[in-house]
Amino acid sequence: MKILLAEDQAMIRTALAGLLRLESNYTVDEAVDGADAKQKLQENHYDILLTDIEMPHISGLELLQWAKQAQPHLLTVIITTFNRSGYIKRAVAAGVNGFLLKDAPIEVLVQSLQKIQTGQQVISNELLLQALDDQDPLTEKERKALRLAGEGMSTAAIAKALFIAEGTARNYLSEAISKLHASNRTEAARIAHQKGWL
Amino acid sequence: MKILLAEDQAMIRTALAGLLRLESNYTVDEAVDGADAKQKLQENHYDILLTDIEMPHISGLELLQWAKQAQPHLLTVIITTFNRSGYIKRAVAAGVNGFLLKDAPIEVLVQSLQKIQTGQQVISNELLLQALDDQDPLTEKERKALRLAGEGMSTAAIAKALFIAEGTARNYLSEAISKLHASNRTEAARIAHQKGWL
DNA sequence: AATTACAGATGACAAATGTCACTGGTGTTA
DNA sequence: TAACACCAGTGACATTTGTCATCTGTAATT
Repeated sequence: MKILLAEDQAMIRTALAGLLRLESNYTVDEAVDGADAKQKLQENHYDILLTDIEMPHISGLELLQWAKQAQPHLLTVIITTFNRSGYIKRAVAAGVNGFLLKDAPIEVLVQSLQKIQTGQQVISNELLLQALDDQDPLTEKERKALRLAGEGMSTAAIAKALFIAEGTARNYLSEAISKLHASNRTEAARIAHQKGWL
Repeated sequence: MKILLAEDQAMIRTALAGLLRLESNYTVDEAVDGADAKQKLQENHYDILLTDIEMPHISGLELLQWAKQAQPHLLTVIITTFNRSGYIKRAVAAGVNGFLLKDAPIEVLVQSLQKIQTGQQVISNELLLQALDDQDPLTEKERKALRLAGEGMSTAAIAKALFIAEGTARNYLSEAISKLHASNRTEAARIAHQKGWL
């Protein structure tokens, strides 16, 4: 059984890989980011892809989406620090087999990998609960405007980028602020990002 | 030789501890956050404290400051994801013996621990370089105002909290924005936080 | 003693931001 | 087919935010 572990922080990657090799009889290869993982997946055969979400070049979610359509039989598991309901929805939509938080001991990871190999889908309960009550209330336009605002762009710049009047851009942001119970555009962007909606 | 490892993310903590036990002959105890670490330090004798920075309850920096004055002979090492120059300055000021990034393989950690035990101070070169040219330009008042602004407080609320006029609060923020080459208070807060100045 | 430098503090003013009422379009429901 | 609930889009208006000139006190430099 061959696992590919994609994680950008070297200390965490080497520690996880080292311990996985000891506590199981998987062969574990390491990828330093999403792009590296993609390349290794194309060059070799793996049974399981174990990936972080926030990585440089290609994010874990993008990697997952690509991998699932390129190699449908590959089992995919996300391990992440971020329990953002938006992430889990996108991952499930892409057909992920497991979604675990780093906030669990390594034994849980090993157990979960075994369950996943029997065909079960293993998703952290905390995450499932969160995903339930947290519905993204933003429209597509509001989301786009908010994303740009979160990057520090001015109303004028946002309006230009989205081909709308300044008033419209301000209105989208106002709606987003209201829907997210924020008190300004930046707080709204922070909340939405934290939920994984941007 | 006894090590106390303080790290809040269970998977990373157990992985690091497990591998440290294997790759060295240290005895490794685990603490789930700063408060837990403080308690364990008071109850047992340790030779080395290995701690993350961003943890709930008590941050690694606070823990470090407390530990260094309570137990001067304790060797202290910070391992963190965040290469923020502000952090390293405070840690060095508190007399830290080592400051390493998680962005390095586990072997480096083990080697560094050995060097530290011989009395050397081991600090990641990248970090030292960064810390040189990045001077915190903010005054105490500006920092306070910016911190509150970063939490989403309005000018009026900030003025009230700091016992100054609204105009003054706005002025501090304006100064901070200018000094940090930001274009609004939130961007300024983000930059300052990212540097470890808040 | 005069000069300089700089943090603290303030209010006037200009610019950016947020809110609101309104129009038009589309799809759903009674 | 009304009535309704939306989302997209707009401009007028009020509020908030950012900038600037200015004054005060203190500490370092000449």
